[in-house]
Amino acid sequence: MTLKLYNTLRNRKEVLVPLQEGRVGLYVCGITVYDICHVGHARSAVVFDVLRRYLEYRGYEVIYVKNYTDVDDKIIARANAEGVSIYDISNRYIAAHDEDMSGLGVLRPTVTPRATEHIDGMIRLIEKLVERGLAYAVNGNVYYAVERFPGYGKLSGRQLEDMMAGARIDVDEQKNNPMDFALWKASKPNEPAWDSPWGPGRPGWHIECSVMSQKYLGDSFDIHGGGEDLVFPHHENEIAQSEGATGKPLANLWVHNGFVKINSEKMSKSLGNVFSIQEMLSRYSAEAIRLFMLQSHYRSAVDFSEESLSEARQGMDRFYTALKAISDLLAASGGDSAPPSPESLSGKTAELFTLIQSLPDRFVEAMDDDLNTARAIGYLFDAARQLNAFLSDAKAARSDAGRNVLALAEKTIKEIGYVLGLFQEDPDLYFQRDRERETRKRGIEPAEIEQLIAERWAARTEKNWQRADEIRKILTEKGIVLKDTPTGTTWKVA
RNA sequence: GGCGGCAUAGCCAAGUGGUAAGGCAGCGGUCUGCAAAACCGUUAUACUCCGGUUCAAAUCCGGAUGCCGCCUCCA
Repeated sequence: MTLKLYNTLRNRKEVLVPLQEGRVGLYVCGITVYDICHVGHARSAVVFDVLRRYLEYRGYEVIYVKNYTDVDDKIIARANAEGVSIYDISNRYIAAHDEDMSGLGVLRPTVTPRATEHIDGMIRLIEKLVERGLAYAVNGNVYYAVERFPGYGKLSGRQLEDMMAGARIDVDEQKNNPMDFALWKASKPNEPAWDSPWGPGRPGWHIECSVMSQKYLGDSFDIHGGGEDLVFPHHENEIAQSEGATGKPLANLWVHNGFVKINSEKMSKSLGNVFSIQEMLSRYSAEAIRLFMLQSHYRSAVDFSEESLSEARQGMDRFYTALKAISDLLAASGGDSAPPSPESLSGKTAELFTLIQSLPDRFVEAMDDDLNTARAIGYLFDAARQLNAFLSDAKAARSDAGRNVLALAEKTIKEIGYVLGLFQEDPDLYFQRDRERETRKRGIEPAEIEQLIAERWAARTEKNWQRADEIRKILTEKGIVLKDTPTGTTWKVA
């Protein structure tokens, strides 16, 4: 079985054939660090985090490069507005970004280079493009001559003529062709500048990625990723720069994730519906957010809303309920579990074993098909249901064979979950945090709840059902759901 | 104006030629003092519409309608 990914370059799914056996080079365009990250950044980060984790799960060594763009108009504007240097701005938002990522359970890429650390490389690459006749300097600026690069438009599937026809382009007398883009910009006053053969200036937006991908992954590498909005012009221009200089294909597979919408609207500053990762994480668990995103295919648009996130929370609740039931049973019944021996199993236990044993294969089958996480999660829900069914038969579940199969199930689900970044928390801790988050969100005072529950428990022991039901009603109205067990009453927010 | 995508039950969402995964919500039941959770059953004669290809289409082709994205900074 082999992993197929949808390749934007050829508009079809293609098999990943690593350039070097056993190793995959992955480059993803990171963020411009001028503001805190929003849920759109989160989606891209989670998608490629899962790709990286899955490749590693399949045994590849992955070199994952994700850059920070730390010099650009918006950063400069912000630095000038605050009267600080661009590094003050970029350092601040890189720190915020890193915190958001770890909050989302996104693993650190192998290399996280910054554009400003690669200015020399950019200058060398630009010189090479000038030498090759693909770029020209005018008044301290250097532009890429797009019509000189035969493949221009191949990624986004456009013709140069079409683009020029309806494009809204600033008239720039300095450019030979309106579609030409800046490789190097002459610095204006109050802008950071680096010395170059064309005078003091700063790099254009696209050149950094060509330089950094080459430096860490070579002239050609396996997968280049980013949000779908980067297809044009950013990735198209990267191809023009890199392939123009090396004459070799930049990346074999171009992978792009779909957009995030908010309440069915495009997320944009003008609509005022930009949700930050920080805000999202204060309202929902990282795993619920990941589950929500991964229940849709990575290339389709995903619609954030209170309702959809809350459904994902219910979904996580379901998984952790099953996981908790397993770990509780294993802990209570004591003793170590051993790997099940299939020939000794029968009936329900054997059926469950077969199902659990096939789970990794089905997971791989789904993931190999262009990272079909939605299908994979479907299999996991299915497994959760079967596990709960099995657990409801206490005798079977507590037998040695049953415990062994349950232990295997727990291990398998966590291993698969790791690839998706799910099920990595202790169930009790998960529910505790969920309760803290939800009570905070709704302004509920936990102590007050606990007191009412204690009062109800007392009423129940006296078989004062009327009072017990009264209290239940009060709590239900507050959105609190009670669960009576032989040892006490637990609660959660609905 | 150019390029591209999507349209599956109340909602979300897989499925890419052989007869509709999964989740949420709902309904009936088991369990429970009552509940909750869990489980069992149930919920699309059917995949926007109209044609076509085929023994067979949600799946392929043509057309229509509707939404959306990109072409300008953007994950």
